Amino acid sequence: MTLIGDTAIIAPMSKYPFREIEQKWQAYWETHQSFAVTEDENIPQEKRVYVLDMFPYPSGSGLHVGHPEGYTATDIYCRYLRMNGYNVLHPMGFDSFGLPAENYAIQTGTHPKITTESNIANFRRQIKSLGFSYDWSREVSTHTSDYYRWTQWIFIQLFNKGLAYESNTPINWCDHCKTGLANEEVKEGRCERCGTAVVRRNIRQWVLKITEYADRLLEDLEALDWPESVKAMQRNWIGRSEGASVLFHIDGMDESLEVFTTRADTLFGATYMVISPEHPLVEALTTDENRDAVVAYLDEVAHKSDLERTDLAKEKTGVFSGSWAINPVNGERIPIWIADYVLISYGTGAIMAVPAHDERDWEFAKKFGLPIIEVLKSEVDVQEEAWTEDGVHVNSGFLDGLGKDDANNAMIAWLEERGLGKKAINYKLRDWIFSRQRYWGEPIPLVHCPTCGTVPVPESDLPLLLPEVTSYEPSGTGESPLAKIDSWVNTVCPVCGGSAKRETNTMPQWAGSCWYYLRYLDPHNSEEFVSSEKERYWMPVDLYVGGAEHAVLHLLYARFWHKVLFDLGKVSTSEPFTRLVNQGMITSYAFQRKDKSLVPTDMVDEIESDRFIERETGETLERVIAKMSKSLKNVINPDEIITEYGADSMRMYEMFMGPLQVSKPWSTAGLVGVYRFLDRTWRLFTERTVSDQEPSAALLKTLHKSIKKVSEDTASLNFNTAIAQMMILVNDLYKEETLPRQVAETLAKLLSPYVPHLAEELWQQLGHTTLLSATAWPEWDEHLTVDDTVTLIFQVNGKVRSKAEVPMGLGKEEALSLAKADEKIQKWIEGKDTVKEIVVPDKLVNIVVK
RNA sequence: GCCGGCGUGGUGAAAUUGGUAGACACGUCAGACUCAAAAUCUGAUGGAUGAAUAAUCCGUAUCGGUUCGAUUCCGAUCGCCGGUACCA
Repeated sequence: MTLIGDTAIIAPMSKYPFREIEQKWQAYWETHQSFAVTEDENIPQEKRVYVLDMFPYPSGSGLHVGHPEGYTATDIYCRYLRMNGYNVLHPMGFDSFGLPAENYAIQTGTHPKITTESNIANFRRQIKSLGFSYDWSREVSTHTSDYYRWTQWIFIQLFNKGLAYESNTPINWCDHCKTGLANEEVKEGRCERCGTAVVRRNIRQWVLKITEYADRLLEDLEALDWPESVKAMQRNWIGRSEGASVLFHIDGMDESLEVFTTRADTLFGATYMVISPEHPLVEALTTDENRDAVVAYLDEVAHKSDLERTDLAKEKTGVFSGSWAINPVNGERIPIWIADYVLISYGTGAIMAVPAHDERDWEFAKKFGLPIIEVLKSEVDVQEEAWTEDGVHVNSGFLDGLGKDDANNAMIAWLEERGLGKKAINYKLRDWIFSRQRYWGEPIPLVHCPTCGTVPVPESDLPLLLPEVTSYEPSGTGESPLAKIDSWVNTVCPVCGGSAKRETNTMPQWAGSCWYYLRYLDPHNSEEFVSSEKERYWMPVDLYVGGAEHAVLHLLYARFWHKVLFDLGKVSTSEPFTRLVNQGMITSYAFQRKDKSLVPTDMVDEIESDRFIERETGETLERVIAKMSKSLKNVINPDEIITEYGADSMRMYEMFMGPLQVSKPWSTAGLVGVYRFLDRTWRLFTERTVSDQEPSAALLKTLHKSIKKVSEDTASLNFNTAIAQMMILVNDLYKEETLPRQVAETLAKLLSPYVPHLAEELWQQLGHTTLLSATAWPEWDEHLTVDDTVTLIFQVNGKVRSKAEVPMGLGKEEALSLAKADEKIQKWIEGKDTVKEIVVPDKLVNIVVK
């Protein structure tokens, strides 16, 4: 049969009744609440484990194959831990506020709650169909009032601590989503969600002071067992840089400009200054004769999107303000320019320009004819190009002859003595724009009172329910749909009782996911967001598995909230997630024409093995790896896989594909291989006689090696190699006449974290009445994992020339003489001088000759 | 540009205090079973030369280094993936 693009489903000739088996055990686990967990105080601290999956956003398209990858990994790990006597907390829930449901509501008028809850039901069904051992009694959904009541409560704690403030500075606005965005939600100048170029817009926003935690968010990364890439991304995002702030007096005015620089040592080369168009001193610094030009420039800049402003990096623009500053180090008058290559949001929004040693300043100076002074000994002519490498200081007065670090320290000391500057630390991280002008989110529980100012809704009045609206359409004016409901907006001030108005903005989707891992600990508590006993019992999360796309957003926000809660004494650890693992993306095959364009999979024929053509044109196509996408028709639907091959095959295949952490392409042919293995295993148990005989010595060795390998690899999340070992064991068993009970039972145990339905069924068929998943994990006998003989390698000059089967632990002398006695070796060393003889016991003998 | 990661058969991949490269699986080929096919079972399968299960050579992106010995350590280069960027 032709496998079209490798994604066609071939119904297997089934002997193995996975449908019945899987339905049977899922029903059993459900009725018996087999995986519900309690805070048993008799279990010692080190045997309590919290294993967490990133909960999904319940989209309308259902689960994709990426979800079960991480979920299967944690499920295997949890089942393994339980069988090893651990008390395991393993919950699941839904991140259920968010824009897609709301956009759907705008199109169809269906309440987002209805869509969301039906999507959740579908997700829950799909997740359950994979047989994961979640404690479903702890399920949470962030859109329910029982849950968001506490999201609102945490917001009030932040507000009371002075960590939430209103701001009117320009923010990123997505015209398509009709809402403001956090900096973290802007990717390359575009809205992360819909790809629309963001524009700057002045909108009243609620902002959280995450910058107050910048240092701790940075430092505490050190101790975390997280992927280096995620830590690096967070470090970059926080963007701490050490330097100096320097004051420049403005000539003829009682004002000064403060700049941040990491290279105070180049101050002698500062030949002009630049302030951002949004800088507060723009107005004051603009002289009358320059006013028209400045106004025109500000207007030009205001009409550029952020994308244009950064994309047009090549061509610098700017205008002279008419004012001059005094370079503090040499008293020179230097012009102050206004240019949009200086960002208001970084540092002080003003810079000292050192064109000789900075690309951007150099370009600007060249364009506007500003002087360029070399202050670092350069290997190029700084009039021709900027020298950005290091060099000894020149033209720099008291710094001449010094290197970078010495000069920098000397300059900062010099400035500090005169009160003109000081050491300073600056962050790229900006405060978190927290309000959204949309409907489907948590209402921000604040009231604006003309007399008392902004006051929080009393905690006893929480939850502040999301009201019903007649239209979900965002106004686009920076007001959320809530603003249109007078009866909801108009309220009384909880402090003075006078008439007041509610805050109408809602929270971003990230709010609910900032603390969901805490709610799982105590999901039905109506008095507290989590009881401190339960929090102390489980926290911190021992293993957190999810996609790398949350490296900065969710993981930074959650760490921030957690630290605030820690400072308030509400949680006992300063970090929420001890260990983080990112599962790799599951990609798919795609077919590429010579011009690199891609052809949808359903337009491709495989004419012979690994030769693909485009049906319409007959053009030969190259098979490449691409992300799954609807347009390429290469999306794999988990429901179909489960129907055709079963959940156990799906689980095991996803783990067998390769290491958890790397991305790998889906191959239905590979899935069939795993299915065959399970079918073979099934037939092994059902078609052979289970005997009470002792297994043969050889089989016993394979068995104990398998216990060891599967145990170690499961504990270290190397599931692919653990599965390979189980395949070796089953292959060996096929060579035996009967199935020794001892081996059969152990095999079922080894299989059980991976293919829990099949394993449970095999266990029952072996005559057991207790649950396999509650049985103790097998132990191995180290002696039985070691072979009696080893293959000793004989090398001449490092090349393998012969080998021999020898007893384990053979002495060096014997090994050497065996090698020398070997016919092939003799041929290679004959007539040559032996220079050196190396013997590695049980490994090799290497004879070096000349 | 900068930061992080990766590069091994026809394919997914194994192998790390430096010691048999390619476990396991897919695919392919051959055999058994079958009227036949599918399914299943057994065996072979990195490349080249070769009748060969003989032998030799080549082979872990490329080039170089350290070493008796390098997929593994070091240096340079190329390519791919992810992140990020007028960040002063």
